[in-house]
Amino acid sequence: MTDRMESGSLVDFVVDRIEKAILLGDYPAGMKLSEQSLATELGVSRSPLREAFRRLEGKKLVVRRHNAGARVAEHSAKELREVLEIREALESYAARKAAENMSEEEKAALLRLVEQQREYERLGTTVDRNQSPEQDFHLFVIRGSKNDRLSDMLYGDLYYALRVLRYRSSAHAGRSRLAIEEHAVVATAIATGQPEVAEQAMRVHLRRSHENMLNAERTRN
Amino acid sequence: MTDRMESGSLVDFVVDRIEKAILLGDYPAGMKLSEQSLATELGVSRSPLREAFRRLEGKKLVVRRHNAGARVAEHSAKELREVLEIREALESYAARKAAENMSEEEKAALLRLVEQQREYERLGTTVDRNQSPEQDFHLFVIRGSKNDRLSDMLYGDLYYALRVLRYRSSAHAGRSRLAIEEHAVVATAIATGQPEVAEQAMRVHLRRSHENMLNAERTRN
DNA sequence: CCGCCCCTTATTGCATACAAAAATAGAGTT
DNA sequence: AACTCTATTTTTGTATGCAATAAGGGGCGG
Repeated sequence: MTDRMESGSLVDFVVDRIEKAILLGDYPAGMKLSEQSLATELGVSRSPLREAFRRLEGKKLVVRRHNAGARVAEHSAKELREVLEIREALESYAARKAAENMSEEEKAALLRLVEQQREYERLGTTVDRNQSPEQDFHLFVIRGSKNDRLSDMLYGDLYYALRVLRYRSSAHAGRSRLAIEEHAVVATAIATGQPEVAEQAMRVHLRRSHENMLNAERTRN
Repeated sequence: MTDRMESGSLVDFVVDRIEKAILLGDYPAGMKLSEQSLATELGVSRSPLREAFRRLEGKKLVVRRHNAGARVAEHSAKELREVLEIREALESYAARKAAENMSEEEKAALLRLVEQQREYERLGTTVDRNQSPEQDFHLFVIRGSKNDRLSDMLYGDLYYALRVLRYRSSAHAGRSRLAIEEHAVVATAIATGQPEVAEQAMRVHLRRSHENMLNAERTRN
């Protein structure tokens, strides 16, 4: 179907492919992933496919049982809560570090970003969920921590975990404006070099956001 | 040599084996891991070995380059700093959660654990590094957070990262007694149900401990 | 009609085989 | 002696093959 990315290995191709399929919901939670059928479907042999499974296992996107094959991982409400707690801990810490480590240029850019968000909100501009200003803000703060491993964790594993848990970033009406003002508080604390305040503000923001997500999850089920 | 664990798969066996070898320093950082020679050495074929590499890659114990094989991961001082920061964020958060979620029995057990540590310290008992009371304390607090995913992260990935970075837990003379008193503060805060205090106390403890480790690393090089 | 056991089939786990890429070594030239 | 280009060899990446384990289905008995 799609050409397997030229430079990379087949394993990379397969991982990417299955990852997307799971996140998009094409492979629903609990679905059996047969090696043979998936291999023929993707046009590869079972060898790279099995190696891909191992990596996806590490990302907790698939679960394997000995002699019983691989399945798309299922996630309980408990797991969602746990992942959100971890995000709260890591990302509020990232805000602290951002306040310590961001350059003056970055601080200015962060303030501009928040201002831009306010603008969008005022104009009622709708942007697509995947590259929303909400995402931009959080990504920017995380990068500002200058901790690459932390960034990897937040935008690697946890990002996927939240996506697979059907995370919808601040999709709730009325939450948007409030969220932006919470961002403003965080940004100001970072820009004025107050790590402690920045951490607290981010934690408040995340806790509210996460509470919303958990409520949404509860009412949906 | 050693019999491959009966119940598990060969991949599990190989992962376990290589993991240990790396952590023990038998496979030094940067060492080339040839598939053929390792396979014959471990008495398996290349298939399970390659799958094992993928998992070890996820644990950041080995690095692979396309068409250039696998090597034991090398870790810079920067990475050590980053990992310790992450640990600070997660484990102080764990202390907060432990204060919220531990049962009365667990709280009592935690206080007893600290008391026991004090006893050992007073008697000058030397215990082996791998199952030290220091480890016990941290493990107990982490488990007390009642967040399995958090426990997995701290005692999965980060644990290995620190081990491979030649972490020696509070091996410094004089640090031991101080560390125990810091533990006592954390334990008291948890036992009396003060999440905020517990988090702060754990953060202080970890920051001091990590500073020691970073200094040790600096002077060693 | 339902449950259980055995047999067939399908699938997984591991080993081997083959092709392509990279490392290595050597001869020739400067 | 160093440098480079090439030929050989080694190593990685992928495909296929085989054995063992688990899933599925049909017949038998209750």
